[in-house]
Amino acid sequence: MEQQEPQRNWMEHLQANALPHNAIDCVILGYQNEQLKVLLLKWKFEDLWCLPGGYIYQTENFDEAAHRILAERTGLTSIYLKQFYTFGQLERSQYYRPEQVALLKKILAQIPLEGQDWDVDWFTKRFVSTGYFALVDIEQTTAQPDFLSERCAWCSVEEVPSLLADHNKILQKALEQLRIQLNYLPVGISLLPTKFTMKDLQKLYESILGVSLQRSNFQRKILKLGMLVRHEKQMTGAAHKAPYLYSFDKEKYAALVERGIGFSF
Amino acid sequence: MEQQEPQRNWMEHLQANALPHNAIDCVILGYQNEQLKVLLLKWKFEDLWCLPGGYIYQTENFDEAAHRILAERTGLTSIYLKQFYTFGQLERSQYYRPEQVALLKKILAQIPLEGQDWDVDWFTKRFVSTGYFALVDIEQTTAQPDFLSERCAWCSVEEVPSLLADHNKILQKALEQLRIQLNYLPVGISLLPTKFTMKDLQKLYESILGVSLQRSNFQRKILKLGMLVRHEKQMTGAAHKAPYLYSFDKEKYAALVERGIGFSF
DNA sequence: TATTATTGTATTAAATCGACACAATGATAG
DNA sequence: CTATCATTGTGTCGATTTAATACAATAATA
Repeated sequence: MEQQEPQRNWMEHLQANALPHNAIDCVILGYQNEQLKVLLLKWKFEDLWCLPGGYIYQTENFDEAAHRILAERTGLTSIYLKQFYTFGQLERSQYYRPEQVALLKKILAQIPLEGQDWDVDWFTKRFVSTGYFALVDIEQTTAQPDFLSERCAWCSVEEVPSLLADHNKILQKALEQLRIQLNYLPVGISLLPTKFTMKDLQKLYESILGVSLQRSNFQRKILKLGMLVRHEKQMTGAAHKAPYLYSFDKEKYAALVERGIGFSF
Repeated sequence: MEQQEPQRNWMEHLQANALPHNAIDCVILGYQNEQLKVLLLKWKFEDLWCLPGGYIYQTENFDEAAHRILAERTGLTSIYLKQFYTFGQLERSQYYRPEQVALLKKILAQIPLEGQDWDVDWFTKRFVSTGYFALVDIEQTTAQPDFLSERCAWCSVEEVPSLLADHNKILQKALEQLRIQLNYLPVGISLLPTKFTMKDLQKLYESILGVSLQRSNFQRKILKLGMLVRHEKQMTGAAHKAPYLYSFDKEKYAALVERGIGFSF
């Protein structure tokens, strides 16, 4: 996939069609190497990372806008997205302090925009941001940065650097909501590959909940829910017994998530 | 408490100071006669009910705005308020269809505004609404309608009439979030009077969860959490054994809610 | 004093829990 | 080929919890 080019009159288009004062930021979560990871974008020309975000058109629902923004900025489509919180604090605009504005100007000046100039003032107005989180299978997705970004990177949520503006707070709120609503979210089926081991599933729950769980008891409880299908063994090449692979019975899983999975680890 | 009067230049003040396109709606929940109730406002001159709502000033945090709006429109202050969802759908503006606009005009024309005229256009722009829910002790509060409203009423959530715009959807989403996040919310201490019976508490949980629970088991589980203090018996005047009164140990309750009360009814 | 409805607590079998044990396995090293 | 090793699947077992029910203890009324 090619990196996306800015359309002509991008800035004008934004000024004319975006709902003022409102924005969307996305916390894209994936799971890899027993770690919960978040997709970050790096601005061009500066060591500045942020969550993928964007603006809402006046003729667009928020949910649609979230999907479009995600597709435009990272190339990801058809993924599970859910709104989790709206950040309406004044302080969140404080990153537009003089030096921050200068930095923004400096970066934007280096990024060519077809047919017009950047309107820095437009970006430095007060914006209320609605947060969406997404759950994706990292192996099945390839994120591509847009013309504002140098690259995308999956970053362990334990090792996230200092991000633009209040994006660290947004991430933390997303993780909190993920924990609280865990039993009502399709985390397993969304974050894991189609086939996975019991250990994968356990480590996933452990990273989300931030606790360690008893192996044999976890297996007993999970299997009792009757939402897993057992497949062939996975020969890993490691010097020990090979684990079985499992997949989700989609209908049973969906029914459980709908009612809230009755875990009590 | 007197019904509040509109300040001079109310409309101008709004036009000049409100963040455009953004609004807040509040779902105020209380508990009375074994029923979960919501506080509704009735517009003057028409049989039109709605949730208390309002606009956010450009210099104001969303949380502050929610408290102010609630105080202005119902007189309620110092209550537990929590954001639960932002409604950004285009369809929510569909209630500004021609006949709805006419109705709005008709109502507003009958409500005197000091020093200026109503700007109906201002109200019919696209608005994104952020929902807050509140949990209050009905007995300890007296809601007073503002100058736009004829009266406030506590209405059982089972018997809510058709409300303005998408307010029924907002209410339903609030109730859903209340259920999902139940273990992380101070529902007991916020909705019940200081002293209450075990039956009160059980019926409260039953109305929120929409299920009926086993009496003796409920009592056992709740007491085991160690967050209740037992007081004297309550002589109700009824022809049967009098129940004990209980209150919450605030600190233990807060600690449990913080971590998520481990119920599994 | 008997009746009545509700409440506090006990009982009991079944289910579940946490913690641990242990054999089975798949590679590797000797 | 055998020993070793780390990990996995499953079993065990006492303690705890659960659901369902039973029943005595009220507080008013008849």
